[in-house]
Amino acid sequence: MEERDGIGASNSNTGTLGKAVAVLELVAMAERPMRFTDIFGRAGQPRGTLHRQLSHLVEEGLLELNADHCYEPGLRLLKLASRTWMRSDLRRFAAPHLQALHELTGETVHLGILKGAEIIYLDKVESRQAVRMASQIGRASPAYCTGIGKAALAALPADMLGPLLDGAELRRFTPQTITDRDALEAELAAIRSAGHAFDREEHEAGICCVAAPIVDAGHSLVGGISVTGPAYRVGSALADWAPQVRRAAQSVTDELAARLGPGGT
Amino acid sequence: MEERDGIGASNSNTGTLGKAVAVLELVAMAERPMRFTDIFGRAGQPRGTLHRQLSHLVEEGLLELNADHCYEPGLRLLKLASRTWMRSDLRRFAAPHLQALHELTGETVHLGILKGAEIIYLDKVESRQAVRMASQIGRASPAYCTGIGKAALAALPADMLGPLLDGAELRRFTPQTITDRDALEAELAAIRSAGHAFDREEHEAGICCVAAPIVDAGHSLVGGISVTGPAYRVGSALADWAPQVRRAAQSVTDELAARLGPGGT
DNA sequence: GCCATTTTTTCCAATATGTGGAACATAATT
DNA sequence: AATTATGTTCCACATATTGGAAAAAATGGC
Repeated sequence: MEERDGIGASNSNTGTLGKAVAVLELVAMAERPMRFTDIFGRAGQPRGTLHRQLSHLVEEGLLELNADHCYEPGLRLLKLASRTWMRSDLRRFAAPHLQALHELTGETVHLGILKGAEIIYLDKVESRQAVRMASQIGRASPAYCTGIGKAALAALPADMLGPLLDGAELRRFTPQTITDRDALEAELAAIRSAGHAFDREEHEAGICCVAAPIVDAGHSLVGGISVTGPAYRVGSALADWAPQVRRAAQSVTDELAARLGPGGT
Repeated sequence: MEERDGIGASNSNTGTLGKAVAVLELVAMAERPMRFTDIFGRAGQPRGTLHRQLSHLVEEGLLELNADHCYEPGLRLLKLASRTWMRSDLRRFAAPHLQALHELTGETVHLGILKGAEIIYLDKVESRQAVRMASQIGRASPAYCTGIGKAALAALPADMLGPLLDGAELRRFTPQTITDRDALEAELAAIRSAGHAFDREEHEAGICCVAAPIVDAGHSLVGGISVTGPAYRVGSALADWAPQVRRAAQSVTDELAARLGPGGT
């Protein structure tokens, strides 16, 4: 099969919808607003088709077309995501534990969830009430070079981990990034036996964290909790916090399990 | 034209996509996870069709189908929305002003934007680093009974305001909610001349706010900033803060205008 | 544990819907 | 004013969607 330019390579059979959301993602994930031709260049879709797709996305409020012919993500995405976030069981169960960890450490605490080979951040408790309040929520980072990501990968059964790593490119972000498959497997084994993972400036220079995995029944959902801070400040403390992070993650795991067992929906 | 049950009443000609996102919204906006039959009952779509739509949405990651056959909003929505939020010019320009207002008042500060007859909250600076950190972001509230909403409505030219109010039902939320069209028009006129709006427990009992409008060129984008707090605490202070709120909103308005004029993109 | 019932999923001919090349507008640039 | 770049519309054709009905799972009662 000949592969078209740009997007849509992975979409197998979601038909019209798949193409439309591929366009949506292309626009939403771009760094800057795109004009029609910019999108046309990357979408690998005929003019007429692309134009209609964009029109429909705009009419649905998923995109917006501003005065200078630039397509931008629409507000309806926010509205939809807001409900997703508020209703997440994982987030609700984890929230008090995140808060407790923050009060213990004084550092930033993250809750993330594994989606494919990426970690998507679901919640965050931050020290300074910074302006960029919820900036990380919904953000996606590669799993193999983040604390939560490695903890989650390590918690995955072998038959799910293998294919996932096969498909992932181990790109270098910093000098510390693990870019070798074997080294990563060794690291995951170490994490498995320790019960927690460290990120030693592997994703972002100067930023370290300690993380522990959260697992739902049948590994249908895997994620983790982390405590993050600047290397100079948390360097030695991370190891001390590990047990508490492990305990918090374990509590959430237990609560997720209990939800289906004794109680209701 | 006979109108079908449930969703899709307003979708005129977005074809397949429109129906799919209508289903998506139905599921995402529901209070609790829905099983197939629940959705079937409200979607007004034949079984086979609905099933394929849901399958596609799941395959695209916009919905997720958990172990007990319940459809839930998918993580991809968060990822998409995250970029929407981070890239918003309005949010970026407003952020420092929100922060300043929060430091001045010590109360919660909101940034919202008018979308149809609803206000969608774009940002928030909160006093206590509460657990419900970003809970309001992306949330939608009716315009006619919120401070930002009324400020935004008042800033709208008559030819846009009329149709908008015609389509909106003035539902009562509290004893103070304005449910009469004429009373609302009078209130908007008062807001127009004052330059700021008060919400005196009209949406939520015990909660008051003062708000001022933000307007982009040609009213293509209308929103506002508000300072919110419990009635017993902010009751008398709101009026004092009004000038500062007005000034902040005006600054953002100016910055939005300046963006297109002299400078860059 | 087995049968009756509900709920979910699959199938396929008919057809409405999306496709995409090319012609047509419109705005920007020389 | 002419030219180029950009955005929008059109329509014969093919494909994806439709929706009824029937099969397969799951659920619940006895």
